Amino acid sequence: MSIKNRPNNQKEMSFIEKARRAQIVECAIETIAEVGYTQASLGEIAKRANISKGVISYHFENKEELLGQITTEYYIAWQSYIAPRIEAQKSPKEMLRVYIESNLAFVAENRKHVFAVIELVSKTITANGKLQFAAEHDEAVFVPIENILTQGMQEGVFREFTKSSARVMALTIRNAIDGFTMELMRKPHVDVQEYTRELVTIFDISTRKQGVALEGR
Amino acid sequence: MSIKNRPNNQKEMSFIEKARRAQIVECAIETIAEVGYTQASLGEIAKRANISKGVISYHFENKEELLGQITTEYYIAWQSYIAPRIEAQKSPKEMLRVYIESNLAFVAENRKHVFAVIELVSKTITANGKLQFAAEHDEAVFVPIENILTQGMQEGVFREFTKSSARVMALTIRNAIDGFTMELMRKPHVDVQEYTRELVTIFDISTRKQGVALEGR
Amino acid sequence: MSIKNRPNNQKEMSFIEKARRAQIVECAIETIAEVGYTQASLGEIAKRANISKGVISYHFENKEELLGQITTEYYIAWQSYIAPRIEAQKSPKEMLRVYIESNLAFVAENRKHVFAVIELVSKTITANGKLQFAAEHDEAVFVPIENILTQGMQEGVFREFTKSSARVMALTIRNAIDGFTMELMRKPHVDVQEYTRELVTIFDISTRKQGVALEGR
Amino acid sequence: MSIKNRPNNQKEMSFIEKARRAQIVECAIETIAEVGYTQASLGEIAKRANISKGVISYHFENKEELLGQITTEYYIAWQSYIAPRIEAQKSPKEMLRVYIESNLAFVAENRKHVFAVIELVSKTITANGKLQFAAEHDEAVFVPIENILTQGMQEGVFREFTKSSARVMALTIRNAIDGFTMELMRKPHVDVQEYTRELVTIFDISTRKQGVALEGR
DNA sequence: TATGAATGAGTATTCATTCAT
DNA sequence: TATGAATGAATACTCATTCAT
Repeated sequence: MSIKNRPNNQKEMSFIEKARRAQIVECAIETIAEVGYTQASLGEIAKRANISKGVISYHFENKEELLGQITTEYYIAWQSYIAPRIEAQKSPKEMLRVYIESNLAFVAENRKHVFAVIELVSKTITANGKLQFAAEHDEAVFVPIENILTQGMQEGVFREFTKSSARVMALTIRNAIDGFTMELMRKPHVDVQEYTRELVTIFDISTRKQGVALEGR
Repeated sequence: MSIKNRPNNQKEMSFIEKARRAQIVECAIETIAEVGYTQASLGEIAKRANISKGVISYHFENKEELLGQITTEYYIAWQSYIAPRIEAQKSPKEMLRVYIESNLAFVAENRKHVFAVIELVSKTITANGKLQFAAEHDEAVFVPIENILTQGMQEGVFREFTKSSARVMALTIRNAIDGFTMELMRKPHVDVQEYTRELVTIFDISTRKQGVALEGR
Repeated sequence: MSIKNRPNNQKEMSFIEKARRAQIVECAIETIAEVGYTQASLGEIAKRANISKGVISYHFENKEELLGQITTEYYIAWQSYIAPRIEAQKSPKEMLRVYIESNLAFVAENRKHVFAVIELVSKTITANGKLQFAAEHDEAVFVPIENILTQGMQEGVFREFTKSSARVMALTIRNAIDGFTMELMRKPHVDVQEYTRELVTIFDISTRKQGVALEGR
Repeated sequence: MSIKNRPNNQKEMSFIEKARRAQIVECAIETIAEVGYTQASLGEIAKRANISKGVISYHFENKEELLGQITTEYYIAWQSYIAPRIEAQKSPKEMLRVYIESNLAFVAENRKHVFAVIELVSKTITANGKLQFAAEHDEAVFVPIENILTQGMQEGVFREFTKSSARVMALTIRNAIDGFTMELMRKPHVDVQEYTRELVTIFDISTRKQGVALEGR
């Protein structure tokens, strides 16, 4: 029976099968990261993996499933990396710092994967001809920041945010992080530590309650 | 003789020729904005322009030239819009505010064009198989902000920035602006005025010299 | 503008366009007749037409449209051939004779086309995985015979038919005609005239009102 | 050693081996009957049989052998069913009646198998690119009817048939039977008994010696 | 200038077949 | 015996580009 038709493919998937899929996904990531989404044909991916095109079709229902796997794995890895680090913090201020720090660290440690996902997401936007953002994932990404902002505001350490100004702040933080990825692509040797420090500073300052902030100095 | 083979096509280009190219470029922008880069084939563009595919090939060396034109025109329009508004300001603080305000206004007024360029840039990144950002343009974009930051620092109204921390700040501002475009795509009815106000606040606070800032309040 | 997207392609189709389509359809018919439906790939058809595969895609939306054209043209040609010949007859007996005669003549004169359609219809049966006969066409084919039978019965020259026995007779006549096509494929030099005479005899006898029939002898 | 390479595989075939092949053939029949020849890939057949694709390749030289088995088994089953029933009759008239009756009964009782064979035959016609009917089988099919007709003619109960008019009659009877199968596919609930009665009537009338026939009434 | 027509390389996908385990 | 894995040829279709008119 073909893998594709298995009812419960998650559980029935053999070790070898998982490994093969993982290898192909890995190769797809590298291919996209190196030649871009548009050039990343199944043929190109297969060539780089030193396998025949058919192998990919054997292990994945279609191209969409393969690419979907990249995104899914990314979000899982990202969440597993970020969440515990934030939860280990006590104050919102620290949480925000760690959010930024761990995101940049994650990006720096998974450059290719992150870049591949950025490519994928940017193409998915208009996949079927109509603007259709990967809304679930996308919006899920903002939740942790918005939570941190809300909490910090309630505890009185952050300045006041309305619902929509909180969203702008959340978006701006996310954009800063995603933008860092692009900068990393342009300049692979950028000083990650310093970039991190600067971002932390920027958003520490701009979220801080003004009076309190001064006292802290 | 085809236009393509003319030695000096820039200068010899007739009025009609220019108009035709402009029309095609306009159509290409709309097509990309509506159906996305991947679906924006020459055939699709031609269909929307009610012309034959051959016409595009006649007026443009190849697809790359057509798409390049979109980007080029965009930067020119952007610069013509932004530059005078900034230059009309006296203080760096005002310049930064106006930079953000005029950028968001420009984006809001030229949604399709801006979105098309974003689509293009994201695809151009790996056009030839190697990462190749539209470096000239891209870097040029940061110059005005970096100039503002430097000036503000020298005048003592902004906090201290090293060369690299100034770049991080410049990037973060740009990313916030580009991110606004994406938000505008996701939620076309977002309150532009409010978003603008929030961004101005965020970057006003985070660039401000701490002591001075308080006095200003 | 591509032909495919024209709203009213029937009318706007140029002479050259029509000719090209006709040529391709002709070639497709020959290909199917010679190598069978399964082997009749677009590539094979193109090869026999001495054109590139792309030409077919240019003139036809997809393979389905091309093959559909074969069937459609066939039914039109068939009807144009059969109908006037039947209508020229006065008695149902003559109409039945002419129906058989003209069908066999039509088949003999359009062997390839008829065989191609038989191939196509037999494949269409299970096109989407479920039994789905080309019902409209198929059922339409029985109508003229059923009409003749009914008329002959009402005039008292044919024996009595219930609704379902009339259908069986109609089907049997059609099957005899389609079976002749197969025989023609197996034995291209079969004596058409004789075959026709025999079929006419068989169905003349088997529809005839028994008493009346004898008088006629 | 693979079965395929065994010199005398017919005789050496074990019981288990036979059973396995039978099971696969059975499954192939159902698959073809349900999804049609074109969709009946080895993968599909294997899936329905709950075995791996490789098993089929292990037990059958290639797809052709598997499909050939379907046809062969069909003819054997058909012959075993029809022959004794005809032989049990005394008069040609009865033999003809029983031939039609038993054929329709056989079809009705083995719908899937019969339909699968029809699908196969229609595709096999042009299997290698050239028209190649399953001639042996096919021609063998006409023999019993031709024998009946000859006998009936010699006994003076059937009208006169030349060699070729006998063939037309034989073909027409076969076509009527095969056509019934198609009707059964289109309308599974068709009244088999009634259809049978009608066909018997039609061919009783059309073979009958005219004078004799009347007397019989 | 503009067009319709044609091209051919490239895309994802399917599938019969092979083979090591 | 049976299997999962792999292969590579074949298929329909897309599209940037060329070219004669």
